[in-house]
Amino acid sequence: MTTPQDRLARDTRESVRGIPDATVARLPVYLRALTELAERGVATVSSEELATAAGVNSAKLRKDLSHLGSYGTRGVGYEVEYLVYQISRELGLTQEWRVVIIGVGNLGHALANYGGFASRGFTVVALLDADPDVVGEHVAGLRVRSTDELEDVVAAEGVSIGVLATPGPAAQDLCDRLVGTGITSVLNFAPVVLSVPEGVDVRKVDLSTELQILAFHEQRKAARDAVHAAGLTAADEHDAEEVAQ
Amino acid sequence: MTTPQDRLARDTRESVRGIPDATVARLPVYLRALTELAERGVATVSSEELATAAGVNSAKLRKDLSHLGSYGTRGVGYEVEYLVYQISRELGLTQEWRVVIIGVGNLGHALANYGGFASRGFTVVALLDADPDVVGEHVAGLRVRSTDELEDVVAAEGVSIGVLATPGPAAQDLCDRLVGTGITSVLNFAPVVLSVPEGVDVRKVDLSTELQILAFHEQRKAARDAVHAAGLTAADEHDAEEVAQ
DNA sequence: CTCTGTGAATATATTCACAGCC
DNA sequence: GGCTGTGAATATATTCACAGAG
Repeated sequence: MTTPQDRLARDTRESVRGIPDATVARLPVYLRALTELAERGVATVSSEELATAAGVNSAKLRKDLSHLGSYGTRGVGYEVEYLVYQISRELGLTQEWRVVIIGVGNLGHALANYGGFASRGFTVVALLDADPDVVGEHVAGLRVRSTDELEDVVAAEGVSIGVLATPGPAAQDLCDRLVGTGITSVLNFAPVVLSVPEGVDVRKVDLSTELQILAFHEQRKAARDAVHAAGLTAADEHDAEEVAQ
Repeated sequence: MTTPQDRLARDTRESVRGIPDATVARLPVYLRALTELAERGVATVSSEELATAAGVNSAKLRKDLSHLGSYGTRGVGYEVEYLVYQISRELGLTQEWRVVIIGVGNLGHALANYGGFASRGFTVVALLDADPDVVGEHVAGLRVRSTDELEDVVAAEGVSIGVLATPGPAAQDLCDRLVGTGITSVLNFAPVVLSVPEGVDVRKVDLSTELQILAFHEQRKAARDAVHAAGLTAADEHDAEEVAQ
């Protein structure tokens, strides 16, 4: 049984028009591949070609794109420029997003200088750090300001997304303060699980998590090779060896 | 009839293959939460407590842990130290993984200095960069060497995992050379889709992808709020009646 | 009683396979 | 003929809900 509440909750979680999370997570990849094709002067791609460029299979790509609408031409393919626009619009990249980066260590530096933001509508409008020695430095054309000014900066600069690149222990407090200003989107590089109220989205990027997942698969490969070598091969078994992203 | 061979083959396959990808991806999170609890001197946790600390719900946590074995005690919970060990073992973190970082820009610096690696069995044994000005610098206690030496370094240092933190255009070539040395696990921070032969695992961390996903949800929230604000007067008939009671 | 471990139910995601349009 | 868009089939993942161990 599905209650009206269930349906509302699902619609809210997914999207007004129902784009699955897994699809949303892949749209940026398609967008990158398309941008590259556009730069190379390619006007049209088939789902097969684009899928290869994006590292997925073509059925998945077509299904994903079908959630946005019917933007391809049967027998021909997709017009690159047009698809770039449609995906950008769907992702909300046709507007400017003003971002504050908190924590200007090596990672903060890398993020501040990262070219991939500006080209997709993200403008880093402020850098904050708690360390008085770092405050006042100029990084990526911005003067680093104190985290004391967080609330002022968010208000004055119209920030809508906060990026945390601080050490773990500092992150929760700064996150609380971001949320206090009304920000509802946080990208967290600090190695902690942030707790936030309902309605606030946190995405976490964890450098060591990814290595650990690789280690798991590497170990599994080693174990399988050992079994192989010992002659205990299960001939009926063939597992496709591809890491799910 | 079940022969001993059958049972061995099955047991091997299950223990090697049986853990779902989604579970594997969460194990590092549980491990981090458990490590924190251990440092705070907590000896035992319930699935509810651990789930909260890890930011998931308790049913999922229990299901995930059940794939590793029966390591809890009904009516009590899980012994923290023991679970740390079991998860570490399952992820392959009880052995040392020797890692090379290629590309020593801001991100490479951040990775080289990141404390979260060493504590989980990852040893950064070499740093490589293509820029002659960077080669020779000392970062995180290691002398940066030239990417020309890649093959030598991998062989001499017994590297099993490669981390690419280079600009996009350089990544595929360096990846090919890593694969050429026999490496089958690559963590890619460069903003390109790498193509690798069957049997090689690539995981990709993309700084701007995550921001784009946030932007999508932020846009959606804004759209919903707008509808809400505009639609308050034209409220849904039935709900209004029920609320009146 | 409490809290784990797990079948059964549900929800999501992927893949297949082909009808329908260019 | 070639390629998209999509139902139907399958595979994965999540959540429910409760039996049963301690």
